[in-house]
Amino acid sequence: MPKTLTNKDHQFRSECSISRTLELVGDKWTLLIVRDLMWHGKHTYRELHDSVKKVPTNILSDRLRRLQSWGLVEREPYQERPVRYAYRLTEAGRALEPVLVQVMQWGHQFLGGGLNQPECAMNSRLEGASS
Amino acid sequence: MPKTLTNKDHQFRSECSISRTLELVGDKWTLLIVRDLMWHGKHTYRELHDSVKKVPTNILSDRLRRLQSWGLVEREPYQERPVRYAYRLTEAGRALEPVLVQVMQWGHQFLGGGLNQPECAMNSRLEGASS
DNA sequence: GCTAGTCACTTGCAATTTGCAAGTTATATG
DNA sequence: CATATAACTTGCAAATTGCAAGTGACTAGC
Repeated sequence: MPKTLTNKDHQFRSECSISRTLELVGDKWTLLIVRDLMWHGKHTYRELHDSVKKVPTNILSDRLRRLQSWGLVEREPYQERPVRYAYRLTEAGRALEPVLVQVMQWGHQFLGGGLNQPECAMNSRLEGASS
Repeated sequence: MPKTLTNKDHQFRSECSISRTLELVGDKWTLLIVRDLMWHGKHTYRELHDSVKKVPTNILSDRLRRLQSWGLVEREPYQERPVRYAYRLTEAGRALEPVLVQVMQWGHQFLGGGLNQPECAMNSRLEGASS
């Protein structure tokens, strides 16, 4: 059982789990970054910048920093000169998968969004999951 | 199969279902309002304002208006002088329930948020759903 | 050594959003 | 008429978003 994620700079405004989660991921970009780390095999800043369409560079770097400070993402250097990092999801980050699946399914059903667009190439995983 | 929700004032930035959904609900208050419409039996502006802790009045009215314009919420007058409305979720709004459940479970497991706080009084529903 | 390029950001700034506190409107009540 | 209630709107400061340009640390080629 992982310990509770904390961030000493953050005071939750509520005890409610939904409210707390939204304080971390309740914006328009964070879950898309998690999506591409989880489902698209993107790990470097550049890969993420290319795959999360239109994400501004200051937003991407800010969100990666926040995800890291919350313990949803960790990074390790994959080269030294200059040092560059590959990002990956922690257990807590990976545990967001059911959230992503439900959000995607709702968006597909009600907003006509893709299930098998290159950005959301999940068909085989979904089919596997449901069978 | 409900038709695709649309909002003529809105241009989605992506085909991706997750991205599209986040354009509607990717903020800190919208899902909390949906929560209280769905799970707490709150219907009027006042009830929602009292139960969604600390929600500013301009935010609450703005979000209700947006939810309505997207077709997730509808309202009907429950009195005439002055006219006042009760809000309720549409089918599309109710279909956000699995999203809320997953968000809440993640927040409970990783952020120590409640599952049976008064704001999130869902134990019996969850148990029913899982049995 | 210089130039050009790449990658990973930071910076400056305008636009937008958030949120606080006060105010307004349409009613009812005494 | 004064007071109260409910449902907002408004003004404004602070924060965030996002665009475009710039910076730093490297490599490659000449």
